[in-house]
Amino acid sequence: MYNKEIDNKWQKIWDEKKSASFHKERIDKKYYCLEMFSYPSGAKLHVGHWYNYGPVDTFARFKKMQGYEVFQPMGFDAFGLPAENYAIKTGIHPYDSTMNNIDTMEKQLKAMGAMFNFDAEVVTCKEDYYKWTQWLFLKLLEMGLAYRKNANVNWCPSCNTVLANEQVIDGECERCSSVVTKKDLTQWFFKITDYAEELLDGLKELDWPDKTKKIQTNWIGKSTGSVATFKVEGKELAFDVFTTRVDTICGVSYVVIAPEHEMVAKITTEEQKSNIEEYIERCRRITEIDRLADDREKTGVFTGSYAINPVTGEKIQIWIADYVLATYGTGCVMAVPAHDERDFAFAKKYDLPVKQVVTSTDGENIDIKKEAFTKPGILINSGKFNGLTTDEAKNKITEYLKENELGDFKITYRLRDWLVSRQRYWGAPIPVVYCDICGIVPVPEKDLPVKLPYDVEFKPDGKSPLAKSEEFVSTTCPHCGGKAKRETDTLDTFVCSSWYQFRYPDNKNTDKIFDTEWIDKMLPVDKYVGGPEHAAMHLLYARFVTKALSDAGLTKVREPFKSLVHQGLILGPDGNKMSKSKGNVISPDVYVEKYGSDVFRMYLMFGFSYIEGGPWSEEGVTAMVKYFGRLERLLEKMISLKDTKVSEISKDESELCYLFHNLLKGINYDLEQMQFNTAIAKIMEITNAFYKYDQAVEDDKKNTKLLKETISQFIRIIAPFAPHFAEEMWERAGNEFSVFDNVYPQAEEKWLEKDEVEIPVQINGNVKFVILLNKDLGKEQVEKIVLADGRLESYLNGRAIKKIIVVTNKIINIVVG
RNA sequence: GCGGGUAUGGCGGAAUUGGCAGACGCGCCGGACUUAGAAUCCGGUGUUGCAAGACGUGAAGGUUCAAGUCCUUUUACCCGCACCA
Repeated sequence: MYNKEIDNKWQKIWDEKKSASFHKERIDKKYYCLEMFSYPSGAKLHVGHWYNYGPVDTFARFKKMQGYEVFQPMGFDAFGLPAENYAIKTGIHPYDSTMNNIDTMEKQLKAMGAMFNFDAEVVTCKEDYYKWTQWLFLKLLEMGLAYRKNANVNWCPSCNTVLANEQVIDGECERCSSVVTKKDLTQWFFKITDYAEELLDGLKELDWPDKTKKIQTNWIGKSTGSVATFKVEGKELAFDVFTTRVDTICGVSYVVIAPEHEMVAKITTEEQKSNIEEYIERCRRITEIDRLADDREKTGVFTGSYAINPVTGEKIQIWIADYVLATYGTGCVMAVPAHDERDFAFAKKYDLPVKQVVTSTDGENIDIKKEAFTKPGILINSGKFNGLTTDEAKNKITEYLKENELGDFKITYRLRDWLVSRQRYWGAPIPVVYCDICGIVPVPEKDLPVKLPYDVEFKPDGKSPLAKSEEFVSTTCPHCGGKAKRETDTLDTFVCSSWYQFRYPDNKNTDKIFDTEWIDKMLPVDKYVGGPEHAAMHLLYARFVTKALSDAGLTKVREPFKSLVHQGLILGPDGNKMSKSKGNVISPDVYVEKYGSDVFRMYLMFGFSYIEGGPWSEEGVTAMVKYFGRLERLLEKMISLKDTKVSEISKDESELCYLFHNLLKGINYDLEQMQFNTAIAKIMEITNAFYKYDQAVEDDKKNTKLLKETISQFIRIIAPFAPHFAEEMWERAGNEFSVFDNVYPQAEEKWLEKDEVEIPVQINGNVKFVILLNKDLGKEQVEKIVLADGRLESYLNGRAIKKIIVVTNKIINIVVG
């Protein structure tokens, strides 16, 4: 009887025989199968980890049996806020709690029996890893891809700390639910925007879910348009606006610049000064919550200055308003109320002019007093551009602006540079020092890692915890040898996880971040599997870092993850997301202990569509326990059978062969697609067919040749799904260790297709009966046979046949009147 | 608001290209074995109807010999982005 004991037995043997290790000499057959590494914030592996790792291990074992040299590493994304928050709450040091959790989780991962290569393990909070994370930072700094600037960041006034964007949930702090405000701080950024076009373009060639590509596409947010230069009347000043609708430029009735824009002070007139200053102050105070409110009315203030329309020469008012974002485009927009809804609302409120310059191509009634007309159309009231279509006008007007040095074509991206500074303790220190004489000085490679000190007061009070460690802060300048101070911020944990795929295959390298020649053979990752929540951040960052490393000459790889799959989410039995507060959390350990790891992973694979997930079902688990019993009884029987020699295969047996090989073909296909549920359904069908055949054998006292012969194949088919169980059965059947050193069975051509096929016969689209035909018969012959069939008459009821549709080997449809 | 996804028996879920809807499993019903039960093995099970049949993939239309699958409209839920000029 399969149980936990069998798990233990084989896990020990696999460990001793180093079954999961990678053989470098077989590099030409390498298959890099990667699951997103674990975040050891909770103390234990949860069902979600299992659902990611169990089925993917089945996939990896399948690949191994296909002859690939599989590299399936595992590690821990160990830095990060949750450990620090836990420390703040309990007083247990993040290092201690993290190492503790890793210890527990490693044990659990081993109890899973997955083919993880633990020799290749990486733990991002260990010095031998974050040394290279810091090295990566310095490399980017050297390349000009890391820079420091003042930024307006999220601030939680209650926790007294900066928050990452992802920690701001609907305008509130994820920890204390206080309303988040903004604060100006000098921060380190990575210049991901340099790669915007390539990040967008590279998506095309990737075997990724469309949805994920779409999310990245939206995140990058490419927008094609024009810039136009507006001069400020009476001043030697000018500013650019970005627009995707330059065809409406003759309808500009005012321009708006962002309140934070540096030009605001220069153009504000004396009379307007107090209004403007008051408005800017109000904008600064505004909370994230208010900013996000959908129904928020637009506000703004007139600066007192005027701009000149570069096409019409008209004089128009310059306003500031916070509906214009300083961080997108040029931070200035031209407002065309007649053709833009936001501008329309603003113009209505402040009684600004509305001038229509585009009309519909198909005579639509447009009432420009009631609402904006935002569709493309034909230009009117636009002087020499009248009569052009929107598309034509975009080109003509931009060219006109270009000739007059007042504008150009322009592509803008929504993607912002990646803010990597965190005022946090539990992360990799940013390896730079500040010297009064030399300025920002990178820590030399020989001095890496900049160690994260253990004894630090990490309770949040608005300052970086590291700033409170005098021992850490004060240092000497590597350049001039004088007194200097260390950077006290740490790196965003997404930096740690952006390059780990490169470190796994060369995790013990002490000289280099990784060996270029070797890495170029191991990468890219052939199959990457993890949750869809990483669709934008992690996956985009990892792609960016890969491109940067490539440009640094460290690898030829430009896309780290060739093929990507997101597993679904396992919900609680009540259909809700599992959470402690709902009391619907399922602990894998209990089930693994009771039924064995294979039962548990088989349940996870069979009960859901892999990419969908779904609610946990207790009955589903017991059903799988039952199936294992049924399977084991069958296999024991098959193993115990005596081979009786019979020369010919009977009809029953050939039927079984057709079924078996067709199912086998399907299993191979399903596994390749990670459709574990249907693959297991087919294994169950094989099981059922063998039971039935065995029964027939008992009844007729026929030979049992087929069952005896098939046993080796059958165990191999099951092996990736239930590795411990299969290994045990393989041994019991008298085979040598290990079943995984054997090839995965393939369907034999000769058993896939029969000479005769059962074809359904429809009348007006409804199936009436099934007819047995020789394969590939011509249409005329099929028609003849069908018309001669005695059963047809009774279904026709005297109706006349109008037409007969014959789809060879598929279906026959008789249309009657 | 914009973008994307999902919807199929009592339940989880199948259906690769428009071609027998409901594979496989749970549950339920029945049979065998048993003194009995448990376990096991076998059979049945979309709805409706005695039956022939009719109906049936969130809803309403449409295209087609044929639609879960394609088109139009629409509802509910989920996810992403959110004043992006």
